[in-house]
Amino acid sequence: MSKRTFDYLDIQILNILQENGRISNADIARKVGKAPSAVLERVRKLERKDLIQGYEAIVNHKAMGLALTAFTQVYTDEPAGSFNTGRELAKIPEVLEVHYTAGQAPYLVKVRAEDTEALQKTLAKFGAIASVRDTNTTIVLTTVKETRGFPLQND
Amino acid sequence: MSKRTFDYLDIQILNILQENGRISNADIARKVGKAPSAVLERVRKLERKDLIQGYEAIVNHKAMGLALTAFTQVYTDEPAGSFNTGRELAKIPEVLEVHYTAGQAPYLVKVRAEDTEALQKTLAKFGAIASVRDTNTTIVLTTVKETRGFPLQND
DNA sequence: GATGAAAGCCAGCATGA
DNA sequence: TCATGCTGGCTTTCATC
Repeated sequence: MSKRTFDYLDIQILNILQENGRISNADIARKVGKAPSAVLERVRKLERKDLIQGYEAIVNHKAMGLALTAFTQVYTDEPAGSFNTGRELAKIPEVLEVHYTAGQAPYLVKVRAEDTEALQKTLAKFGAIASVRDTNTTIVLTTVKETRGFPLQND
Repeated sequence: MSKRTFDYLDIQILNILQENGRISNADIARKVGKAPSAVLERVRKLERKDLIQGYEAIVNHKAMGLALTAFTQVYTDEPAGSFNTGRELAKIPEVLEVHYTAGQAPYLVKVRAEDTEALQKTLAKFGAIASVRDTNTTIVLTTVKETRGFPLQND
């Protein structure tokens, strides 16, 4: 199974949009050497097939007063295979990521807050979830790299 | 110190662009009830002040064959305060994030790979960095939430 | 800072290959 | 799946407030 549903042109377009999500369709067309209408059709198809899940501005969180990043391991009383705790954690806006892992702690959570005081309040929200047994937080001192993108290749 | 360099209108614009990075300037103007030219000036200024650091398409990495996410703790022989190891780690394309932390392991690294075999190759690259003493990897089974954005408020 | 007018440019669609 | 041509709407600049 699993026939490739995308070709080299798609990968080119994805890489361009991954680097600059606000580039005009006409500019993409110039870069890949195709007519704008053809490129637009590709982009729409990539969106429809959910290969492109959206576009977002990268906001400088430090400048916005969100200086603190932390990773919290969350231990639960939940039976394996249930993600209820994860869904509850995901509802908290300061929680950027929730991963269910194969490690010691079932959940690894990425949190962003104003300062340690705000972080404390967020961790209190974790504790308010009934199935949460314990948490273990690692504070980030410096972030060296933080991307979402990955230079895609044609295999 | 620290006079606010942005107002409520800026926060509105940032939230809109954080949610939909490809919305047209005219649509932002309609949403905030201002003239397009005024909004464009704001956006340009936010970009110049580096409050907006860029725009990116959110690519479905699973559909692109990058099914595996992992978090690796990296132990080093490096003196505290030096980020050379972090910079080396950041150069590896499969490494999405590098955080220097206050935890037991100096670095926490987020990795994305095709499969366990590809992950192994990436971890081998970590080992090739002279100052890396040891690594400890946690495999992600399911990602419940993965955002970058944060609903900004007017304090 | 914000506005409105004006020029050029782009998105989006229809059509044809 | 791509290219061409078209139209309405958009982006962007600038004089003005």
